[in-house]
Amino acid sequence: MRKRDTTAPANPTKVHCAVKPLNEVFQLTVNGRTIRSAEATQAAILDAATEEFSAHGFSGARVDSIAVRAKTNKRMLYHYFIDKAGLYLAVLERMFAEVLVAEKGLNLKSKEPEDGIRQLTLFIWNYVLEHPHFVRLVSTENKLKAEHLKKSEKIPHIHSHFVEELTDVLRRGIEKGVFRQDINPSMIHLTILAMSFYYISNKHTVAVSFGHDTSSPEATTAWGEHIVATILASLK
Amino acid sequence: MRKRDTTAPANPTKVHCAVKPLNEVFQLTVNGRTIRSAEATQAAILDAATEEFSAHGFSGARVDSIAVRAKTNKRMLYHYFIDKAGLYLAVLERMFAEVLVAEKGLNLKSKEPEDGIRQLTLFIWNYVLEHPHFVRLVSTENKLKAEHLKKSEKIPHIHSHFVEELTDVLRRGIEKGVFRQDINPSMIHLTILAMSFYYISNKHTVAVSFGHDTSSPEATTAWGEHIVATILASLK
Amino acid sequence: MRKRDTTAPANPTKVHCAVKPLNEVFQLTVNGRTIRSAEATQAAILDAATEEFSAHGFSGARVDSIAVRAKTNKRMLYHYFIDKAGLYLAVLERMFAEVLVAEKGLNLKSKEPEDGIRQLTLFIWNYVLEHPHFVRLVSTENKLKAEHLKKSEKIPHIHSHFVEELTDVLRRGIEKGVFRQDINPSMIHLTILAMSFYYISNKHTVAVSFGHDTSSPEATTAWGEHIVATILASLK
Amino acid sequence: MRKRDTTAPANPTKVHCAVKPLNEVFQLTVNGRTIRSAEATQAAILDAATEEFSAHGFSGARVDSIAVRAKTNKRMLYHYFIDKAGLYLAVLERMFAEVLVAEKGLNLKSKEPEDGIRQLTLFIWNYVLEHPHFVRLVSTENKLKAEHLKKSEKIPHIHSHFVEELTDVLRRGIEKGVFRQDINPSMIHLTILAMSFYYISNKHTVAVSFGHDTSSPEATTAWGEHIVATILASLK
DNA sequence: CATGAATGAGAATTCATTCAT
DNA sequence: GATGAATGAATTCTCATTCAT
Repeated sequence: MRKRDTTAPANPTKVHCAVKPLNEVFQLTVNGRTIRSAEATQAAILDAATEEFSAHGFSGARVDSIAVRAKTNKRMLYHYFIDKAGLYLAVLERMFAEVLVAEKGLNLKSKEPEDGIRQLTLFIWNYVLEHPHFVRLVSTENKLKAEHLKKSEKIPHIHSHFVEELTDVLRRGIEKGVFRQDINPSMIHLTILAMSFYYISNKHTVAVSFGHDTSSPEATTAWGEHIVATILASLK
Repeated sequence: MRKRDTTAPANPTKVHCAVKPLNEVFQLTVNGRTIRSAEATQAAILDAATEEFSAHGFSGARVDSIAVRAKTNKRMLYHYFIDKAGLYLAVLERMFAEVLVAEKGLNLKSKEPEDGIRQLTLFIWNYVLEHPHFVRLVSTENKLKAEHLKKSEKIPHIHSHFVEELTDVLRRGIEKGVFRQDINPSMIHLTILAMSFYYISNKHTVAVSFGHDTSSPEATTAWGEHIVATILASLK
Repeated sequence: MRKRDTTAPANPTKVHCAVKPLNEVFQLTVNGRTIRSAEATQAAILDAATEEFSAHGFSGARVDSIAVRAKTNKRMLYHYFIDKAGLYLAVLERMFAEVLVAEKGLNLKSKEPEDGIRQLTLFIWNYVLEHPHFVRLVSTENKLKAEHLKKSEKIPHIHSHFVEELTDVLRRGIEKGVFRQDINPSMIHLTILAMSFYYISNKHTVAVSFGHDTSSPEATTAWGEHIVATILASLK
Repeated sequence: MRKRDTTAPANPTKVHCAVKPLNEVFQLTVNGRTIRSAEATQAAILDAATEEFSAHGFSGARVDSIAVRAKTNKRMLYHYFIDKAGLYLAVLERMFAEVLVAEKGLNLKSKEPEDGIRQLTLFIWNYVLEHPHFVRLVSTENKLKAEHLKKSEKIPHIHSHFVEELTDVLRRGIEKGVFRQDINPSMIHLTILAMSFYYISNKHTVAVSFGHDTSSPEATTAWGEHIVATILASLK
């Protein structure tokens, strides 16, 4: 159970790395030393850590595995991120920062209310669909009672912008008379998130009850339209 | 760093379960001595394991911790469940079996369509609300790609009964003319699950975006009503 | 490595014995209790222990496994033999006692010297061939520095009878003038044992260097004749 | 009962090996500090493991004990050799490699046939006498049905060279008319091995039947001469 | 006599982390 | 900055043995 791979190498002295590390292939070397910027190394580590934490959770993630994936030395993880928890937090922080950046691509000011809701909903759904790591890491973080998140000083109020945008669109829809009056924007937001996240985070059990592949473009498009329809119906 | 938060619960036998833990039911004592009982021990282990796996996930769960919580010897876990994975699977199987039992308490045959939908929805929401272990373990299992679930021969198609009930109610509503015609029951079911599960499984991050306590009776009742209203609106 | 079999049972409550124990099938029962003589139980345990110790050595042998093989309860082993070491010693003692019994079937008094040597040699070879447990247990005991043997009060000078017989036959051969005069009977005895035991105890590595199956009747008969020829040649 | 005799040797680095332990060769110290060296550590581990497996067999050997003897950390065993079985195999492989190296010191081409047989026989006897680990490990491996050996890709046909040499000497003896014609070289080889191995591997039970110390130089020399005499007599 | 349940003391294996160059 | 070697503290799992009926 604890063992991940048990293939004994023929030559025990070469346990560490059978194939030449990719960074030796692609990176420049001077006097036999690899030239690599600190940023590149850190980014590689974060990418690898995102994969690993997302796939196995915090406890299940292996520091060794991250180092191998990042094609760097394990010592570097500690150099840059102090310990496993520090690395995990860095992954979270980068991820939420990316959400904020993505949000800026969304401008609903000039949209009609119903179209605005549609765009906002599909934006979230598509983001979730394209960033399964995000979904899984948020799920992981919830299992840890969001204690890492709470410790972070960097991670801002991630959804505030969304809620503001949503509140604005809803207000305009109410004024226009196309939405009912007693709408709670937070609940609408949460509904969109729930329908989006659950489909991704529980896709394996969903597949069982759904009975067919839930990852196909047809299925995901249909689910996106279903979310939009459900949200719009609930606003009438 | 490797040491996990080991805040042992004050009363490890108090399992947050709708049904009374089996060990309290079966465990007999005479003159202060515990009567040995395989059933009682197994149930105690399963209760403890449910707690532990639910709280920490598969990798994060500690076999030692489970033994302590179950007030038994670590050796017994292996005696009855072979290994950590076997114990985990047994926990899942018992949990899904309990769902099936609970389902039987739901009879919608004689209900008006709209009321039937309401009852079905609230049933799921309340079950999820009262069985957070269930939510967390399903979440854990999804992270493990549901591979344990797939290996199990026992775990049946857990939601099939729900979907059948739902399908029947929807059909009657369509015939009566109160629901629209092109309804996909699976999607409705999934929507209910998504809204119910997400609120529980992601409650820590939800709390951040929601800005207030999401566990209060007021909050949970409101969310239940919101799910019902959303579902009903989407059926019109 | 430490795991012998890891097939998780479908129903953990029935781990202990899936198939009905043979003693329940063959043994008489009265009022649901198995009637079994103490001797029968002890013999069954000794048989099982002989198998197990012979196959896996002292450390490698499993008390559980012996109980299962003996189709009895593990507690019985301790009842009759105190502990694992006691059981092991009992196995050794019975085995050496059997050798003594077998020896009595050999009467060389009336044989011509050369024929006597032949018979004696083939007797040892055949005994070894038909009692591989004996070979393996002697080998096991040597690995343990024969410390159990030395502790035993029962185990007599096991080969003395053989050596006496051998000495007598050799003396007659020398007197008759068919054997050389400076023969050391112990060395001859040892040579017979060496050639017999090694072929059996090291049969797996022998097979590699020999390049063909060493267990076939042809191969074992040929080896027996080879031992005889070698011994006789060395006596001339 | 489970506690094994843990009489640690006074000087664990003193391996009873013809060649000086590699760690004594490679291990360097500066200012009392040990220079880290993967080679040295691996060699030290292999030396210690050879001792331990040889003394206690596979199951009886203790990984902890090996680490202590090797004056290294238990973790390193797993780092270099993956698991206990891997370490055991590495021990076997190194041991057989050493046999091959030793073989090269034997040149019988220019020897008279009878002298060649004598030298070959004494070579094997002396090697076995000086490498009791080898004998015990081969014995251990046979108890494990040589399954580790079979898995190894490295371990070559260890005796092939011997058999070739032997075949050549025998051929020359036959041509010269000093040996009989119908000789099976493999059987002669096996006879030498049997007489050599058995004396060492079963020395404790041999001592009982022999009645005196079998390890004294006189006794071992006499046995060597006995093997030579027996083999030569069988060739006439 | 017989037996299922229970257990403490290991034993193998794994992990995050630090050392020393 | 970069890296292979090393490590101590768990963590899972096993085993001989005893309890209590």
